[in-house]
Amino acid sequence: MTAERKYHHGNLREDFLLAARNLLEKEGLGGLSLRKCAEQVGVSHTAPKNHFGNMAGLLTAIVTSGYEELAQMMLAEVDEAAGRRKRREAALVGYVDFAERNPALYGLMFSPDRLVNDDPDLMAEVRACFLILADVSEDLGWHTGTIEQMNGKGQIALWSLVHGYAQLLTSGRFKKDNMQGLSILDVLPSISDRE
Amino acid sequence: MTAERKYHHGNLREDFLLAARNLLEKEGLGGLSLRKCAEQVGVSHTAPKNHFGNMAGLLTAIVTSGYEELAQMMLAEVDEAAGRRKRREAALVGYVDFAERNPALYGLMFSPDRLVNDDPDLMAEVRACFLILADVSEDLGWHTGTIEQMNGKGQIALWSLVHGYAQLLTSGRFKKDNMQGLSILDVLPSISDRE
DNA sequence: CCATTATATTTACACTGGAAATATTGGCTA
DNA sequence: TAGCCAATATTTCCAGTGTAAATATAATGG
Repeated sequence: MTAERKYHHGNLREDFLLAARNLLEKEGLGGLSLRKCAEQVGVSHTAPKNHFGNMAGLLTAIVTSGYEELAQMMLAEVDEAAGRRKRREAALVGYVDFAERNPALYGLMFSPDRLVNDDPDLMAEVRACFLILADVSEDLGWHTGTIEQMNGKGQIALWSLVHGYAQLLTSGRFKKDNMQGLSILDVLPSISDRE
Repeated sequence: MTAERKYHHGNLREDFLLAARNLLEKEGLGGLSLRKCAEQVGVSHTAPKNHFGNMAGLLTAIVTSGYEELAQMMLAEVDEAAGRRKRREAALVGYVDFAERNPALYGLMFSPDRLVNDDPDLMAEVRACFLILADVSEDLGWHTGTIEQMNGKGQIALWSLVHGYAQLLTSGRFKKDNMQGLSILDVLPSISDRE
């Protein structure tokens, strides 16, 4: 029941993206290559050129889908939480969850070296994530600024805190052994409830 | 007055590290290669094997020197500041300064994919940075925990905030145009002074 | 049905990190 | 001082990488 190999793959872009993401998470960014993905999908190693242009284009597409998924995971948690404040805090749990489930991808999402940073789709998805976080910061009562320009102090502070926490966790700078039972919500009030 | 090319370089490890760091910051992580560094230093491309083992070893050495320098920059700012709280806050300014001056290196410092994470020297330098931040968090009055295990809530929160701010800034997620006149110190109290 | 366009392949190339064998040197010991 | 040994560096070779150019195949729309 193996799919017959036709000259035209038919769904190469999506399949290639999927294979690339799997390989990225399994072998890390260094282990990801166009040729490996191509072989796995059953296609020549230059086939992805039509869909992604080059390696940076592929990585940008992966990352874009990452931001999309990150937004979904934040909103998913929100939908299941009751109460205004609880719901907002839940978004942060979704954020960290995403990073923990996709550590390599999450790192790549903040590696402008490898990406086409002015890609419109990418910029749109980044913005979508920021807007969700802006909502959260507002509901937390943190000082806010101009959302449009992404320069509100409270928003900047919140994204900084959550991103820093997520990356320090997934990059091994925080030892998981010492963090058991601790979540982003535990570290959040430790700032605001200062004495 | 060009240095004569002897069979034994004499100071290869340090010179190679320097060349690698320059290349890293100039062309990004993707543009860094053993061969380019070797040529620049005037040595065969396999010479670094004796000193670093492999690419991961080189990157680890670079990153280790990075953490060392990061600690220095935090302490340098501290020495020039008057007053206990001011001095502590100054460390944070030094932290962000380092990231802004070495964006590619700073990113690499949190990319475990590429590093030998159990390298003793690396672990020691990371720990040194954490201890400085732990001092700051204590002086800020944030809740602290066991420093030894790196699991204090206040310390985790502070490092998360500063790292997140630094990386979002240097990775282009915050637009510098919108951040003029804003510093880590402006975003810090926006959390603690919540209403 | 045909021509255009999108999609995929083949081939070739420059570049990469690493392994293995060899060469040179500096330093230690006898 | 003579000679050996370990450290350091070179040469050669290889598998693997991304990308460009020319070519082949198929799908689509007139």
